[in-house]
Amino acid sequence: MKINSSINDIPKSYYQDSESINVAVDCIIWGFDIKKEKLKLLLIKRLVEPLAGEWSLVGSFVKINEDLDFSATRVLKELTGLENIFLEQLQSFGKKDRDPGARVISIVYWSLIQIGQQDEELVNAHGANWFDLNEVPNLILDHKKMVEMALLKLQQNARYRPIGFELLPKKFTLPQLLKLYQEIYQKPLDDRNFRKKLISMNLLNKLDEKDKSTSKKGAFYYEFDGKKYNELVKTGFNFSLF
Amino acid sequence: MKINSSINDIPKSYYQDSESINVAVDCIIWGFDIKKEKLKLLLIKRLVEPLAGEWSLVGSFVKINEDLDFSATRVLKELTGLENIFLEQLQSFGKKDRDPGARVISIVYWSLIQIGQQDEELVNAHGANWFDLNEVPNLILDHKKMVEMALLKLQQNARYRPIGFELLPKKFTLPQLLKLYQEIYQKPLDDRNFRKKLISMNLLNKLDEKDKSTSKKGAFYYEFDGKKYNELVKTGFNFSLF
DNA sequence: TCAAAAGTGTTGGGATTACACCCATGG
DNA sequence: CCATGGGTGTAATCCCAACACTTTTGA
Repeated sequence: MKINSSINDIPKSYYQDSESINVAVDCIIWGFDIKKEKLKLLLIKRLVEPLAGEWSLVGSFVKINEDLDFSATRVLKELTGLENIFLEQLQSFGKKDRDPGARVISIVYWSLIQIGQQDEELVNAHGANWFDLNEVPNLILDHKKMVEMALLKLQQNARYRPIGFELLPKKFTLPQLLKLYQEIYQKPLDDRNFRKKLISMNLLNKLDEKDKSTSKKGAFYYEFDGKKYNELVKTGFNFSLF
Repeated sequence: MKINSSINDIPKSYYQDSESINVAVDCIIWGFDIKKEKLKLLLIKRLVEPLAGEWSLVGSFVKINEDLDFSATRVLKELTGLENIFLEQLQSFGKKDRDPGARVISIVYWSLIQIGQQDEELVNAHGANWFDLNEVPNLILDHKKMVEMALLKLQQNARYRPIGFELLPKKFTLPQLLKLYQEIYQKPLDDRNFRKKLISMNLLNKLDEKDKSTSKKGAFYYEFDGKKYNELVKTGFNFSLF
């Protein structure tokens, strides 16, 4: 690829033609409440006008000198204190009148975190709250649509990639994992087939320890083994549920 | 959803914080050369500085008063003269230094057209050319990456949605359809299983007419039946190959 | 001892894969 | 008549879905 031009050679006219636009990132944050066995969304009570006091995805304008992906990372960190977590781009939303305050194109990201890991003080300072998927309040602008798309994306991705584990603590039980997937797909799944499938994939390490908090018998803890997964992928393995 | 605020109530300060950015759309245009049995990409020779003369996806800045999707529609129409064709959003590309001329966030769309339908004069005026997937030239900026992602997206989508037909004329033969999918997946597919699968889906109408251009025996033409497909979807049917 | 959750196997049907030969016809 | 591409069927295997009872143990 030949890129001889330096920035000084470039006539300004081409870029001057463009009408620049406010660009925002908004961030879908999924969590799994392991006690209540519910998939949850982290939403903030918007503090700034317009629409102050309404529920909203957390977001920010993209700064002129930061990578787009970094904006999303920053937004997530500013709200939760967390870094190095699962975060991917979802879709851009760009109807010209989607925001009554100005022309804003929003690029939506989605992330998966473990409830409990986030910085509670930060989260409270933003007036944020976890909402059950079935109890999402009215959201500003087109944020409802964003949530709907994010759920679809989560469902599609969780089928073919081992991302469910991002929502669980390092140690989890099979009943917890099952509940998680039932929440993601919003439907019951067959207990025995689910266990069989997961265990046959050879991605989980069974620990000696049991979780006795939910039953007298107790359920064995498992860990997802990322190394094993990477090895398997090299040999052509594809994670796939159902 | 409560949106009492009118645009006049809104303090400007919130939006004044934002640093606005050039936003472009770039468009992946797939076509299938039915004679040569090759999947192709339509690329333009960039006419404007910087990087004039280099190969590029076709694109444009998003205008302040047009919907994002409309920008993509416009770009496609300006190059090909075509409207009402398959066009969906792929991904945004937003590294801060991806364009040496200015901070530009590019939102990439992908489209499927039938080679031959486009307006040749327009296409030539843009210095555009069809390139075999295996003979894509060097492209400006991060356009190569965009093409790679678009191929992945095409592969993923063609598995679960009957979009291959967008690349073929209304009447096509099963050998042509097979060749198309072999090109999309860049690998040979089993002839008999492919036919069986497609025909068993009940989406194709067999015509009486034959295409005699490629063999003495001739191959029967088929048509994709969109109505049948929609009916089937209502009853829970899912298009799925392999 | 019993309630409540954890754990365990088998079977039948449907789908996918692999595979090789005959058909039709124009030149 | 023959070369060329079009068209066809079957068998083996794998995967998925359906389904019910036993185990453990704290209270």
